[in-house]
Amino acid sequence: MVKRTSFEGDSCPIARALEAIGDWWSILIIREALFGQRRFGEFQTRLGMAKNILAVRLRALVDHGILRSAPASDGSAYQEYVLTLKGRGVFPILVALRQWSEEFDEHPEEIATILVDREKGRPVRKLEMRAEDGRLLTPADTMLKPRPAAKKRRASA
Amino acid sequence: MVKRTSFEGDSCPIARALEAIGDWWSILIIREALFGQRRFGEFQTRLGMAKNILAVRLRALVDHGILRSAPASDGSAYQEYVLTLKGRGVFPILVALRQWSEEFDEHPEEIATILVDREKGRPVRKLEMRAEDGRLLTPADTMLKPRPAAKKRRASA
DNA sequence: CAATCCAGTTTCATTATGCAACCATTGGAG
DNA sequence: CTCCAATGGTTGCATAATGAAACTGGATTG
Repeated sequence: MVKRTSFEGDSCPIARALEAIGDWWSILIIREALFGQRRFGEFQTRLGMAKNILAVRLRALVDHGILRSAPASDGSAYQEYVLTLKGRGVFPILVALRQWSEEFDEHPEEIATILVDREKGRPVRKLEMRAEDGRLLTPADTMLKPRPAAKKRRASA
Repeated sequence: MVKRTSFEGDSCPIARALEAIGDWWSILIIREALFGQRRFGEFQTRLGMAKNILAVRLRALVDHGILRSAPASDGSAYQEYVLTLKGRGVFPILVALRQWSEEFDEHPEEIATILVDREKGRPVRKLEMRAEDGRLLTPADTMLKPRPAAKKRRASA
């Protein structure tokens, strides 16, 4: 087959994430949803995307458990799309993308918004990666290990 | 035109990041590069992707300043592709994607690797978002603010 | 200097994307 | 209740992107 390659069975968690949200529009749809949009028309006008594509994407996101389609909320008999826990879990990915642009974009002056701490109104710090014991880690301080086979009924001793 | 829509002029930093690395393969190429791969053939066999599209992606990544093509390193007259600072800056995005899969994937047992602290061999903590003063922030603790106009020659007073 | 490897490019078939037109319900106005 | 607009899609068609495989041309090996 010549279908676009899928990473569904891939053992790499990054590839698996991309399988679900790695296309052009999904992340932006999730961004809008995190901003409170829930209706088909809201997504469509705010993102300026074709309605057929939006329909396909929304279905895929629902299938992946990222959105859930719920029956109305403002009384009307229409549907709406709300984020699941899994969908809200995308937030750190959005922050990482945002911070990457803020740090490396060639024209940062074109970036319209900054993410701030609501309480103080001050910019948030860069995402931090820490060890179990709280040590701040750089990429070089990390490595990949094969996942332990796990899933024993009881402790092995 | 009916070209795939571009987010190049978009003011959203997330859209701008997607413009550079938002396609199916780029992130995986960067993942391999972070793992030390540098040669065309290495990327091609490790990712199992078609050579023509690898060629296109590598060019795009170079154009975006994420990879740089450098002349050899092992003596041979071939080229190689090495990450720039901007490219290495993608690391947190990969961690965020990985952690999202680890937390929400339907079949986490299929994930082959875990990211550990090299020193202790223990899993790294979830990425943390903190305020300037160090307070740990949840998504609800944050908001977007318009970017201040910035770029004054001197302090405004 | 022939055989092979490396790093692509070309060709062609298939798929995805995007625009525009169309259609079925829903919601309101009268 | 009737008509009309808005909502939330679907369908058709043209164009662009993707992928497999064959091809190319310089490097390297023997």
